[in-house]
Amino acid sequence: MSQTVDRALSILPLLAEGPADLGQVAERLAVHKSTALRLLRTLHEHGLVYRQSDQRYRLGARLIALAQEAMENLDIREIAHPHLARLNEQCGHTVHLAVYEEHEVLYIDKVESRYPVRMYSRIGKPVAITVAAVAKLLLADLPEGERRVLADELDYPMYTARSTPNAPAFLKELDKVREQGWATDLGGHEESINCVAAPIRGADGKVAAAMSVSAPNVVVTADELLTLLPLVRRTADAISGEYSGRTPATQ
Amino acid sequence: MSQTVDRALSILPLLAEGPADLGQVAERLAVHKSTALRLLRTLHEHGLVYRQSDQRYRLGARLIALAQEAMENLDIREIAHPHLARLNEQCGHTVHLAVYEEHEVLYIDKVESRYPVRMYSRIGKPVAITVAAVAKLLLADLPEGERRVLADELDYPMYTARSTPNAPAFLKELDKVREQGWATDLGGHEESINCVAAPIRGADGKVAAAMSVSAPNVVVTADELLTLLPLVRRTADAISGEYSGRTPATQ
DNA sequence: ATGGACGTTGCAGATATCGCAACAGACCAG
DNA sequence: CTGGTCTGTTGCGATATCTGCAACGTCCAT
Repeated sequence: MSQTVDRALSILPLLAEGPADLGQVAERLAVHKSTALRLLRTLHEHGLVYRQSDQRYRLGARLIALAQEAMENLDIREIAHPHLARLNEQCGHTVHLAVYEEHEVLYIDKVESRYPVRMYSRIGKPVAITVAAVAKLLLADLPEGERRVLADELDYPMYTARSTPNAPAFLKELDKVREQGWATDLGGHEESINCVAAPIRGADGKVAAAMSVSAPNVVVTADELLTLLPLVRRTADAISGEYSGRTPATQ
Repeated sequence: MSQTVDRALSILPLLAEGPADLGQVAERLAVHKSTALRLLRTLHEHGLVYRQSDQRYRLGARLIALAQEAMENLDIREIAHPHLARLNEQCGHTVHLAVYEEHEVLYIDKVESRYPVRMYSRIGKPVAITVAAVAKLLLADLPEGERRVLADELDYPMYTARSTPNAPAFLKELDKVREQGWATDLGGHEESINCVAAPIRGADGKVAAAMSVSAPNVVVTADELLTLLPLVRRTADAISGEYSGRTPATQ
Protein backbone atom coordinates (compact mmCIF):
# COMPACT_ATOMS: atom_id res chain seq x y z
CA MET A 1 0.00 0.00 0.00
CA SER A 2 1.29 3.37 -1.03
CA GLN A 3 2.04 5.85 1.70
CA THR A 4 1.74 8.96 -0.41
CA VAL A 5 -1.58 7.97 -1.92
CA ASP A 6 -2.82 6.84 1.45
CA ARG A 7 -2.11 10.23 2.94
CA ALA A 8 -3.66 12.05 0.02
CA LEU A 9 -6.85 10.04 0.21
CA SER A 10 -7.08 10.57 3.94
CA ILE A 11 -7.60 14.22 3.18
CA LEU A 12 -10.93 13.59 1.51
CA PRO A 13 -12.96 12.37 4.50
CA LEU A 14 -11.27 15.07 6.52
CA LEU A 15 -12.53 17.75 4.18
CA ALA A 16 -15.94 16.10 4.08
CA GLU A 17 -16.39 17.33 7.63
CA GLY A 18 -16.03 20.87 6.39
CA PRO A 19 -13.53 23.26 4.85
CA ALA A 20 -10.03 23.35 6.32
CA ASP A 21 -6.88 25.36 5.76
CA LEU A 22 -3.42 24.06 5.02
CA GLY A 23 -2.29 24.05 8.62
CA GLN A 24 -5.27 22.04 9.81
CA VAL A 25 -4.82 19.47 7.09
CA ALA A 26 -1.11 19.09 7.84
CA GLU A 27 -1.80 18.68 11.52
CA ARG A 28 -4.48 16.03 11.10
CA LEU A 29 -2.29 14.09 8.71
CA ALA A 30 0.66 14.53 11.05
CA VAL A 31 2.92 15.67 8.23
CA HIS A 32 4.83 18.80 7.43
CA LYS A 33 2.90 21.66 5.89
CA SER A 34 4.89 21.47 2.69
CA THR A 35 3.93 17.84 2.31
CA ALA A 36 0.27 18.59 2.85
CA LEU A 37 0.52 21.39 0.34
CA ARG A 38 1.85 19.11 -2.37
CA LEU A 39 -0.84 16.54 -1.73
CA LEU A 40 -3.57 19.15 -1.79
CA ARG A 41 -2.20 20.55 -5.01
CA THR A 42 -2.38 17.18 -6.65
CA LEU A 43 -5.92 16.64 -5.45
CA HIS A 44 -6.75 20.08 -6.69
CA GLU A 45 -5.44 19.42 -10.17
CA HIS A 46 -7.76 16.47 -10.39
CA GLY A 47 -10.68 18.59 -9.25
CA LEU A 48 -11.35 16.52 -6.17
CA VAL A 49 -10.56 19.46 -3.96
CA TYR A 50 -11.48 23.09 -4.44
CA ARG A 51 -9.89 26.15 -3.02
CA GLN A 52 -12.47 28.64 -2.00
CA SER A 53 -12.00 32.39 -1.92
CA ASP A 54 -10.86 32.40 1.72
CA GLN A 55 -8.02 30.07 0.69
CA ARG A 56 -9.43 27.12 2.59
CA TYR A 57 -9.92 23.82 0.88
CA ARG A 58 -13.12 21.85 0.48
CA LEU A 59 -14.24 18.91 -1.63
CA GLY A 60 -14.54 19.74 -5.28
CA ALA A 61 -17.11 19.46 -8.01
CA ARG A 62 -15.43 16.67 -9.90
CA LEU A 63 -15.86 14.40 -6.93
CA ILE A 64 -19.58 14.91 -7.18
CA ALA A 65 -19.58 14.32 -10.91
CA LEU A 66 -17.51 11.14 -10.49
CA ALA A 67 -19.93 9.78 -7.92
CA GLN A 68 -22.73 10.52 -10.29
CA GLU A 69 -21.10 8.47 -13.03
CA ALA A 70 -20.37 5.72 -10.55
CA MET A 71 -24.05 5.38 -9.85
CA GLU A 72 -25.12 5.53 -13.45
CA ASN A 73 -22.83 2.61 -14.15
CA LEU A 74 -24.51 0.33 -11.66
CA ASP A 75 -26.46 -1.94 -13.93
CA ILE A 76 -28.79 -3.05 -11.18
CA ARG A 77 -30.00 0.51 -10.89
CA GLU A 78 -30.74 0.67 -14.57
CA ILE A 79 -32.64 -2.58 -14.55
CA ALA A 80 -34.58 -1.79 -11.42
CA HIS A 81 -35.63 1.75 -12.18
CA PRO A 82 -38.63 1.12 -14.43
CA HIS A 83 -39.95 -1.40 -11.93
CA LEU A 84 -39.58 1.08 -9.10
CA ALA A 85 -41.37 3.71 -11.12
CA ARG A 86 -44.22 1.33 -11.89
CA LEU A 87 -44.55 0.40 -8.24
CA ASN A 88 -44.68 4.06 -7.35
CA GLU A 89 -47.45 4.54 -9.91
CA GLN A 90 -49.42 1.78 -8.28
CA CYS A 91 -49.09 2.68 -4.63
CA GLY A 92 -48.07 6.34 -4.69
CA HIS A 93 -45.48 6.06 -1.93
CA THR A 94 -41.76 6.69 -1.90
CA VAL A 95 -39.76 3.78 -3.31
CA HIS A 96 -36.08 3.21 -2.53
CA LEU A 97 -33.34 1.01 -3.92
CA ALA A 98 -30.25 0.29 -1.82
CA VAL A 99 -27.05 -1.75 -2.01
CA TYR A 100 -24.48 -2.94 0.50
CA GLU A 101 -20.79 -2.45 -0.05
CA GLU A 102 -17.97 -2.81 2.43
CA HIS A 103 -19.73 -1.99 5.66
CA GLU A 104 -21.98 0.62 4.16
CA VAL A 105 -25.51 0.56 2.87
CA LEU A 106 -26.59 3.32 0.59
CA TYR A 107 -29.55 4.43 -1.44
CA ILE A 108 -28.81 4.35 -5.12
CA ASP A 109 -32.24 5.19 -6.45
CA LYS A 110 -35.46 6.72 -5.29
CA VAL A 111 -38.85 7.54 -6.70
CA GLU A 112 -40.63 10.23 -4.73
CA SER A 113 -44.00 9.88 -3.09
CA ARG A 114 -46.93 11.43 -4.87
CA TYR A 115 -48.31 12.52 -1.54
CA PRO A 116 -47.45 15.98 -0.26
CA VAL A 117 -45.76 14.63 2.87
CA ARG A 118 -42.36 13.37 1.89
CA MET A 119 -39.73 11.71 3.95
CA TYR A 120 -36.18 12.97 3.91
CA SER A 121 -33.62 10.86 2.18
CA ARG A 122 -31.22 11.35 -0.64
CA ILE A 123 -29.65 9.22 -3.27
CA GLY A 124 -26.07 8.48 -2.25
CA LYS A 125 -26.75 8.99 1.39
CA PRO A 126 -25.63 6.21 3.71
CA VAL A 127 -28.62 4.49 5.25
CA ALA A 128 -29.34 4.22 8.98
CA ILE A 129 -27.85 0.77 8.89
CA THR A 130 -29.18 -0.62 12.16
CA VAL A 131 -32.83 0.14 11.56
CA ALA A 132 -33.62 0.54 7.87
CA ALA A 133 -35.59 -2.31 6.36
CA VAL A 134 -33.35 -2.47 3.29
CA ALA A 135 -30.24 -2.62 5.45
CA LYS A 136 -31.63 -5.58 7.38
CA LEU A 137 -32.16 -7.52 4.18
CA LEU A 138 -28.72 -6.75 2.83
CA LEU A 139 -26.91 -7.60 6.05
CA ALA A 140 -28.99 -10.68 6.78
CA ASP A 141 -27.56 -12.26 3.68
CA LEU A 142 -23.92 -11.82 4.63
CA PRO A 143 -21.92 -14.89 5.67
CA GLU A 144 -22.32 -15.51 9.38
CA GLY A 145 -18.79 -14.50 10.34
CA GLU A 146 -18.85 -11.21 8.53
CA ARG A 147 -22.30 -10.48 9.87
CA ARG A 148 -21.23 -10.94 13.48
CA VAL A 149 -18.12 -8.82 13.08
CA LEU A 150 -20.08 -6.06 11.42
CA ALA A 151 -22.89 -6.13 13.96
CA ASP A 152 -20.29 -5.84 16.65
CA GLU A 153 -18.52 -2.81 15.36
CA LEU A 154 -21.66 -0.84 14.58
CA ASP A 155 -23.12 1.93 16.68
CA TYR A 156 -26.75 1.61 17.69
CA PRO A 157 -28.14 5.13 17.93
CA MET A 158 -31.63 5.27 19.42
CA TYR A 159 -33.34 7.37 16.80
CA THR A 160 -36.64 6.44 18.43
CA ALA A 161 -37.83 4.12 21.19
CA ARG A 162 -38.22 1.39 18.60
CA SER A 163 -34.70 1.56 17.17
CA THR A 164 -32.58 -1.56 17.36
CA PRO A 165 -30.79 -1.15 20.70
CA ASN A 166 -27.69 -3.35 20.40
CA ALA A 167 -25.80 -6.05 18.53
CA PRO A 168 -27.60 -9.13 19.91
CA ALA A 169 -31.01 -7.67 19.15
CA PHE A 170 -29.81 -6.75 15.70
CA LEU A 171 -28.46 -10.20 14.94
CA LYS A 172 -31.70 -11.74 16.11
CA GLU A 173 -33.67 -9.41 13.88
CA LEU A 174 -31.42 -10.32 10.96
CA ASP A 175 -32.09 -14.03 11.54
CA LYS A 176 -35.80 -13.39 11.47
CA VAL A 177 -35.51 -11.30 8.33
CA ARG A 178 -33.44 -13.92 6.54
CA GLU A 179 -35.97 -16.59 7.38
CA GLN A 180 -39.06 -14.70 6.29
CA GLY A 181 -37.47 -13.16 3.20
CA TRP A 182 -38.66 -9.62 3.78
CA ALA A 183 -38.21 -6.86 6.31
CA THR A 184 -39.87 -3.87 7.88
CA ASP A 185 -38.92 -0.75 9.72
CA LEU A 186 -41.80 0.38 11.88
CA GLY A 187 -40.89 3.77 13.25
CA GLY A 188 -37.34 2.73 14.05
CA HIS A 189 -35.74 5.62 12.26
CA GLU A 190 -38.35 8.32 12.40
CA GLU A 191 -41.25 7.93 14.76
CA SER A 192 -43.95 8.32 12.17
CA ILE A 193 -42.47 6.53 9.19
CA ASN A 194 -42.85 2.89 8.27
CA CYS A 195 -41.20 0.84 5.53
CA VAL A 196 -41.65 -2.56 3.92
CA ALA A 197 -38.76 -4.04 1.99
CA ALA A 198 -37.93 -7.03 -0.20
CA PRO A 199 -34.63 -8.43 -1.48
CA ILE A 200 -33.36 -8.53 -5.05
CA ARG A 201 -31.18 -11.54 -5.80
CA GLY A 202 -28.53 -12.16 -8.43
CA ALA A 203 -27.92 -15.30 -10.46
CA ASP A 204 -25.97 -16.81 -7.57
CA GLY A 205 -28.94 -16.44 -5.25
CA LYS A 206 -27.21 -13.85 -3.13
CA VAL A 207 -28.94 -10.63 -2.21
CA ALA A 208 -27.60 -8.00 -4.58
CA ALA A 209 -29.85 -5.12 -3.59
CA ALA A 210 -32.98 -4.34 -1.63
CA MET A 211 -35.98 -2.17 -2.30
CA SER A 212 -38.55 -0.64 -0.01
CA VAL A 213 -41.74 1.32 0.11
CA SER A 214 -41.95 4.00 2.78
CA ALA A 215 -44.86 6.05 4.01
CA PRO A 216 -45.66 8.22 7.00
CA ASN A 217 -48.34 7.23 9.50
CA VAL A 218 -50.48 10.16 8.56
CA VAL A 219 -50.99 8.70 5.10
CA VAL A 220 -51.32 5.00 5.83
CA THR A 221 -51.06 2.98 8.99
CA ALA A 222 -48.41 0.34 9.41
CA ASP A 223 -51.02 -2.37 8.87
CA GLU A 224 -52.20 -0.84 5.63
CA LEU A 225 -48.63 -0.53 4.47
CA LEU A 226 -48.11 -4.23 5.16
CA THR A 227 -50.87 -5.11 2.73
CA LEU A 228 -48.52 -3.85 0.04
CA LEU A 229 -45.99 -6.53 0.91
CA PRO A 230 -47.06 -9.00 -1.82
CA LEU A 231 -46.80 -6.26 -4.41
CA VAL A 232 -43.36 -5.22 -3.19
CA ARG A 233 -42.14 -8.79 -3.22
CA ARG A 234 -43.49 -9.38 -6.70
CA THR A 235 -41.71 -6.28 -7.93
CA ALA A 236 -38.46 -7.34 -6.28
CA ASP A 237 -38.77 -10.80 -7.80
CA ALA A 238 -39.35 -9.32 -11.22
CA ILE A 239 -36.18 -7.28 -10.88
CA SER A 240 -34.31 -10.34 -9.62
CA GLY A 241 -35.40 -12.30 -12.64
CA GLU A 242 -34.20 -9.67 -15.02
CA TYR A 243 -30.98 -8.97 -13.15
CA SER A 244 -29.97 -12.60 -12.95
CA GLY A 245 -30.68 -13.03 -16.64
CA ARG A 246 -33.56 -15.44 -16.22
CA THR A 247 -36.18 -13.10 -17.60
CA PRO A 248 -35.33 -11.55 -20.99
CA ALA A 249 -35.88 -7.96 -19.86
CA THR A 250 -39.62 -7.70 -20.40
CA GLN A 251 -41.16 -4.95 -22.50
CA MET B 1 2.74 17.71 -7.74
CA SER B 2 3.04 14.18 -6.57
CA GLN B 3 3.53 11.53 -9.22
CA THR B 4 2.17 8.63 -7.22
CA VAL B 5 -0.97 10.41 -6.17
CA ASP B 6 -1.42 11.77 -9.66
CA ARG B 7 -1.39 8.28 -11.09
CA ALA B 8 -3.73 6.96 -8.45
CA LEU B 9 -6.25 9.70 -9.03
CA SER B 10 -6.10 9.19 -12.77
CA ILE B 11 -7.62 5.80 -12.14
CA LEU B 12 -10.87 7.28 -10.93
CA PRO B 13 -12.11 8.92 -14.14
CA LEU B 14 -10.90 5.85 -15.96
CA LEU B 15 -13.10 3.61 -13.87
CA ALA B 16 -15.95 6.06 -14.20
CA GLU B 17 -16.22 4.93 -17.80
CA GLY B 18 -16.94 1.45 -16.58
CA PRO B 19 -15.35 -1.47 -14.77
CA ALA B 20 -11.82 -2.44 -15.76
CA ASP B 21 -9.38 -5.17 -14.82
CA LEU B 22 -5.83 -4.76 -13.60
CA GLY B 23 -4.25 -5.09 -17.02
CA GLN B 24 -6.44 -2.43 -18.54
CA VAL B 25 -5.74 -0.01 -15.73
CA ALA B 26 -1.99 -0.60 -15.97
CA GLU B 27 -2.04 -0.09 -19.69
CA ARG B 28 -4.00 3.15 -19.60
CA LEU B 29 -1.73 4.51 -16.90
CA ALA B 30 1.32 3.31 -18.81
CA VAL B 31 2.80 1.68 -15.72
CA HIS B 32 3.73 -1.84 -14.74
CA LYS B 33 0.94 -4.08 -13.55
CA SER B 34 2.43 -4.37 -10.10
CA THR B 35 2.41 -0.61 -9.78
CA ALA B 36 -1.20 -0.39 -10.82
CA LEU B 37 -2.04 -3.14 -8.35
CA ARG B 38 -0.57 -1.23 -5.44
CA LEU B 39 -2.39 1.94 -6.40
CA LEU B 40 -5.68 0.11 -6.76
CA ARG B 41 -5.15 -1.54 -3.41
CA THR B 42 -4.70 1.79 -1.75
CA LEU B 43 -7.78 3.19 -3.42
CA HIS B 44 -9.63 0.08 -2.35
CA GLU B 45 -8.66 0.46 1.29
CA HIS B 46 -10.16 3.89 1.24
CA GLY B 47 -13.33 2.55 -0.31
CA LEU B 48 -13.04 4.67 -3.43
CA VAL B 49 -12.74 1.59 -5.55
CA TYR B 50 -14.60 -1.68 -5.27
CA ARG B 51 -13.65 -5.05 -6.53
CA GLN B 52 -16.61 -6.85 -7.94
CA SER B 53 -17.06 -10.57 -8.01
CA ASP B 54 -15.49 -10.95 -11.46
CA GLN B 55 -12.34 -9.35 -10.00
CA ARG B 56 -12.70 -6.21 -12.02
CA TYR B 57 -12.56 -2.84 -10.36
CA ARG B 58 -15.19 -0.15 -10.36
CA LEU B 59 -15.82 3.02 -8.38
CA GLY B 60 -16.80 2.36 -4.80
CA ALA B 61 -19.56 3.31 -2.44
CA ARG B 62 -17.51 5.62 -0.27
CA LEU B 63 -16.94 7.86 -3.24
CA ILE B 64 -20.67 8.31 -3.51
CA ALA B 65 -21.03 8.94 0.19
CA LEU B 66 -18.20 11.48 0.11
CA ALA B 67 -19.82 13.37 -2.75
CA GLN B 68 -23.03 13.40 -0.79
CA GLU B 69 -21.30 15.02 2.17
CA ALA B 70 -19.58 17.45 -0.13
CA MET B 71 -22.93 18.69 -1.33
CA GLU B 72 -24.47 18.88 2.09
CA ASN B 73 -21.64 21.14 3.15
CA LEU B 74 -22.35 23.73 0.50
CA ASP B 75 -23.94 26.44 2.55
CA ILE B 76 -25.54 28.04 -0.46
CA ARG B 77 -27.53 24.89 -0.98
CA GLU B 78 -28.79 24.96 2.56
CA ILE B 79 -29.81 28.58 2.37
CA ALA B 80 -31.43 28.25 -1.00
CA HIS B 81 -33.41 25.08 -0.47
CA PRO B 82 -36.45 26.47 1.38
CA HIS B 83 -36.75 29.20 -1.22
CA LEU B 84 -36.63 26.67 -4.03
CA ALA B 85 -39.27 24.57 -2.32
CA ARG B 86 -41.52 27.57 -1.87
CA LEU B 87 -41.12 28.52 -5.52
CA ASN B 88 -42.03 25.00 -6.49
CA GLU B 89 -45.14 25.23 -4.33
CA GLN B 90 -46.13 28.38 -6.14
CA CYS B 91 -45.57 27.38 -9.74
CA GLY B 92 -45.47 23.58 -9.62
CA HIS B 93 -42.57 23.20 -12.01
CA THR B 94 -39.14 21.67 -11.57
CA VAL B 95 -36.68 24.02 -9.84
CA HIS B 96 -32.91 23.66 -10.13
CA LEU B 97 -29.93 25.14 -8.34
CA ALA B 98 -26.51 25.06 -10.00
CA VAL B 99 -22.96 26.25 -9.35
CA TYR B 100 -19.87 26.74 -11.46
CA GLU B 101 -16.53 25.34 -10.44
CA GLU B 102 -13.41 24.97 -12.51
CA HIS B 103 -14.86 24.61 -15.97
CA GLU B 104 -17.87 22.63 -14.86
CA VAL B 105 -21.42 23.58 -14.04
CA LEU B 106 -23.45 21.19 -11.97
CA TYR B 107 -26.79 20.87 -10.37
CA ILE B 108 -26.57 20.81 -6.61
CA ASP B 109 -30.24 20.84 -5.78
CA LYS B 110 -33.55 20.15 -7.38
CA VAL B 111 -37.21 20.19 -6.46
CA GLU B 112 -39.29 17.97 -8.69
CA SER B 113 -42.23 19.13 -10.74
CA ARG B 114 -45.67 18.35 -9.40
CA TYR B 115 -46.81 17.59 -12.91
CA PRO B 116 -46.67 14.03 -14.16
CA VAL B 117 -44.29 14.87 -17.00
CA ARG B 118 -40.83 15.27 -15.55
CA MET B 119 -37.64 16.23 -17.20
CA TYR B 120 -34.55 14.14 -16.75
CA SER B 121 -31.80 15.56 -14.64
CA ARG B 122 -30.01 14.55 -11.52
CA ILE B 123 -28.31 16.27 -8.68
CA GLY B 124 -24.57 16.12 -9.21
CA LYS B 125 -24.88 15.73 -12.92
CA PRO B 126 -22.79 18.12 -15.01
CA VAL B 127 -25.03 20.51 -16.88
CA ALA B 128 -25.14 20.90 -20.65
CA ILE B 129 -22.89 23.90 -20.32
CA THR B 130 -23.39 25.52 -23.69
CA VAL B 131 -27.16 25.69 -23.60
CA ALA B 132 -28.52 25.53 -20.05
CA ALA B 133 -29.91 28.80 -18.75
CA VAL B 134 -28.13 28.43 -15.41
CA ALA B 135 -24.82 27.79 -17.14
CA LYS B 136 -25.17 30.97 -19.17
CA LEU B 137 -25.63 33.03 -16.04
CA LEU B 138 -22.70 31.45 -14.25
CA LEU B 139 -20.32 31.80 -17.19
CA ALA B 140 -21.49 35.27 -18.12
CA ASP B 141 -20.13 36.51 -14.82
CA LEU B 142 -16.60 35.18 -15.28
CA PRO B 143 -13.80 37.64 -16.00
CA GLU B 144 -13.56 38.33 -19.72
CA GLY B 145 -10.29 36.45 -20.23
CA GLU B 146 -11.37 33.30 -18.51
CA ARG B 147 -14.70 33.42 -20.32
CA ARG B 148 -13.07 33.59 -23.74
CA VAL B 149 -10.65 30.77 -22.99
CA LEU B 150 -13.43 28.59 -21.66
CA ALA B 151 -15.77 29.31 -24.53
CA ASP B 152 -12.99 28.40 -26.88
CA GLU B 153 -12.19 25.02 -25.43
CA LEU B 154 -15.80 23.88 -25.12
CA ASP B 155 -17.59 21.54 -27.46
CA TYR B 156 -20.84 22.72 -28.93
CA PRO B 157 -23.02 19.65 -29.43
CA MET B 158 -26.21 20.35 -31.37
CA TYR B 159 -28.72 18.75 -29.05
CA THR B 160 -31.44 20.45 -31.06
CA ALA B 161 -31.65 22.97 -33.89
CA ARG B 162 -31.72 25.72 -31.29
CA SER B 163 -28.56 24.72 -29.44
CA THR B 164 -25.73 27.22 -29.27
CA PRO B 165 -23.67 26.35 -32.35
CA ASN B 166 -20.20 27.74 -31.61
CA ALA B 167 -17.98 29.90 -29.43
CA PRO B 168 -18.76 33.31 -30.98
CA ALA B 169 -22.50 32.72 -30.69
CA PHE B 170 -22.04 31.56 -27.13
CA LEU B 171 -19.99 34.61 -26.14
CA LYS B 172 -22.57 36.88 -27.70
CA GLU B 173 -25.33 35.12 -25.79
CA LEU B 174 -23.33 35.50 -22.57
CA ASP B 175 -22.99 39.23 -23.18
CA LYS B 176 -26.71 39.52 -23.59
CA VAL B 177 -27.37 37.48 -20.48
CA ARG B 178 -24.98 39.53 -18.39
CA GLU B 179 -26.64 42.71 -19.50
CA GLN B 180 -30.21 41.67 -18.86
CA GLY B 181 -29.48 39.81 -15.64
CA TRP B 182 -31.42 36.66 -16.45
CA ALA B 183 -31.31 33.84 -18.97
CA THR B 184 -33.43 31.34 -20.80
CA ASP B 185 -33.03 28.06 -22.56
CA LEU B 186 -35.79 27.65 -25.10
CA GLY B 187 -35.55 24.13 -26.42
CA GLY B 188 -31.79 24.27 -26.72
CA HIS B 189 -31.20 21.07 -24.81
CA GLU B 190 -34.36 19.11 -25.34
CA GLU B 191 -36.71 20.19 -28.06
CA SER B 192 -39.77 20.49 -25.87
CA ILE B 193 -38.30 21.88 -22.66
CA ASN B 194 -37.88 25.52 -21.71
CA CYS B 195 -36.17 27.13 -18.73
CA VAL B 196 -35.99 30.55 -17.13
CA ALA B 197 -33.11 31.29 -14.80
CA ALA B 198 -31.87 34.02 -12.47
CA PRO B 199 -28.52 34.58 -10.73
CA ILE B 200 -27.75 34.41 -7.03
CA ARG B 201 -25.04 36.80 -5.94
CA GLY B 202 -22.70 36.79 -2.97
CA ALA B 203 -21.61 39.70 -0.81
CA ASP B 204 -18.97 40.65 -3.37
CA GLY B 205 -21.62 41.00 -6.06
CA LYS B 206 -20.30 38.04 -8.01
CA VAL B 207 -22.64 35.32 -9.21
CA ALA B 208 -22.31 32.46 -6.74
CA ALA B 209 -25.04 30.21 -8.09
CA ALA B 210 -27.97 30.21 -10.46
CA MET B 211 -31.48 28.85 -10.24
CA SER B 212 -34.00 27.98 -12.86
CA VAL B 213 -37.55 26.85 -13.46
CA SER B 214 -38.04 24.28 -16.19
CA ALA B 215 -41.16 22.99 -17.83
CA PRO B 216 -42.06 21.07 -20.95
CA ASN B 217 -44.05 22.64 -23.76
CA VAL B 218 -46.96 20.34 -23.17
CA VAL B 219 -47.55 21.89 -19.76
CA VAL B 220 -46.87 25.57 -20.45
CA THR B 221 -45.71 27.42 -23.52
CA ALA B 222 -42.46 29.34 -23.51
CA ASP B 223 -44.38 32.60 -23.28
CA GLU B 224 -46.32 31.44 -20.25
CA LEU B 225 -43.12 30.30 -18.63
CA LEU B 226 -41.62 33.74 -19.18
CA THR B 227 -44.39 35.30 -17.12
CA LEU B 228 -42.78 33.53 -14.16
CA LEU B 229 -39.57 35.50 -14.63
CA PRO B 230 -40.37 38.17 -12.03
CA LEU B 231 -41.13 35.49 -9.48
CA VAL B 232 -37.93 33.63 -10.26
CA ARG B 233 -35.89 36.80 -9.99
CA ARG B 234 -37.51 37.74 -6.72
CA THR B 235 -36.71 34.31 -5.32
CA ALA B 236 -33.11 34.51 -6.50
CA ASP B 237 -32.76 37.96 -4.97
CA ALA B 238 -34.12 36.73 -1.68
CA ILE B 239 -31.54 33.96 -1.64
CA SER B 240 -28.83 36.45 -2.58
CA GLY B 241 -29.79 38.66 0.31
CA GLU B 242 -29.60 35.85 2.76
CA TYR B 243 -26.43 34.36 1.32
CA SER B 244 -24.56 37.62 1.34
CA GLY B 245 -25.61 38.26 4.90
CA ARG B 246 -27.73 41.31 4.15
CA THR B 247 -31.02 39.69 5.13
CA PRO B 248 -31.04 38.05 8.57
CA ALA B 249 -32.22 34.64 7.30
CA THR B 250 -35.94 35.20 7.42
CA GLN B 251 -38.14 32.82 9.35
C1' DA C 1 -1.18 -32.22 -20.44
C1' DT C 2 0.12 -27.75 -22.20
C1' DG C 3 -0.10 -23.14 -23.16
C1' DG C 4 -1.61 -18.66 -22.20
C1' DA C 5 -3.80 -14.94 -19.52
C1' DC C 6 -4.15 -12.83 -15.33
C1' DG C 7 -3.14 -11.52 -10.61
C1' DT C 8 0.30 -11.64 -7.01
C1' DT C 9 4.88 -11.44 -4.39
C1' DG C 10 9.92 -10.23 -3.04
C1' DC C 11 13.63 -7.72 -4.20
C1' DA C 12 17.34 -4.31 -5.45
C1' DG C 13 18.06 -0.24 -7.52
C1' DA C 14 16.45 4.43 -8.85
C1' DT C 15 13.87 8.29 -7.89
C1' DA C 16 10.36 10.72 -6.17
C1' DT C 17 9.03 12.23 -1.65
C1' DC C 18 9.90 14.11 2.76
C1' DG C 19 11.02 17.52 6.35
C1' DC C 20 13.73 21.29 7.00
C1' DA C 21 14.82 26.02 6.94
C1' DA C 22 14.38 30.21 4.78
C1' DC C 23 11.35 33.33 2.17
C1' DA C 24 7.25 36.09 0.91
C1' DG C 25 3.10 38.31 1.73
C1' DA C 26 -0.97 39.64 4.53
C1' DC C 27 -2.54 41.42 8.56
C1' DC C 28 -2.54 43.71 12.97
C1' DA C 29 -0.95 46.47 16.89
C1' DG C 30 1.75 49.70 18.81
C1' DC D 1 5.54 53.51 9.77
C1' DT D 2 7.61 49.58 11.96
C1' DG D 3 7.91 45.27 14.12
C1' DG D 4 5.70 41.08 15.00
C1' DT D 5 3.00 37.10 13.87
C1' DC D 6 0.53 34.25 11.03
C1' DT D 7 -0.17 32.06 6.70
C1' DG D 8 1.26 29.80 2.45
C1' DT D 9 5.22 28.88 -0.59
C1' DT D 10 9.91 27.40 -2.56
C1' DG D 11 14.66 25.00 -3.07
C1' DC D 12 17.41 21.47 -1.45
C1' DG D 13 19.76 17.40 0.21
C1' DA D 14 19.04 12.78 2.62
C1' DT D 15 16.63 8.80 2.46
C1' DA D 16 12.57 6.36 2.74
C1' DT D 17 9.44 5.07 -0.89
C1' DC D 18 8.08 3.63 -4.98
C1' DT D 19 9.03 1.33 -9.29
C1' DG D 20 9.81 -2.33 -12.71
C1' DC D 21 11.47 -6.75 -13.11
C1' DA D 22 11.32 -11.60 -12.97
C1' DA D 23 9.39 -15.57 -11.01
C1' DC D 24 5.40 -17.88 -9.13
C1' DG D 25 0.54 -19.40 -8.57
C1' DT D 26 -3.93 -20.09 -10.38
C1' DC D 27 -7.43 -20.61 -13.52
C1' DC D 28 -9.26 -21.66 -18.01
C1' DA D 29 -9.30 -23.31 -22.67
C1' DT D 30 -7.32 -26.05 -26.02
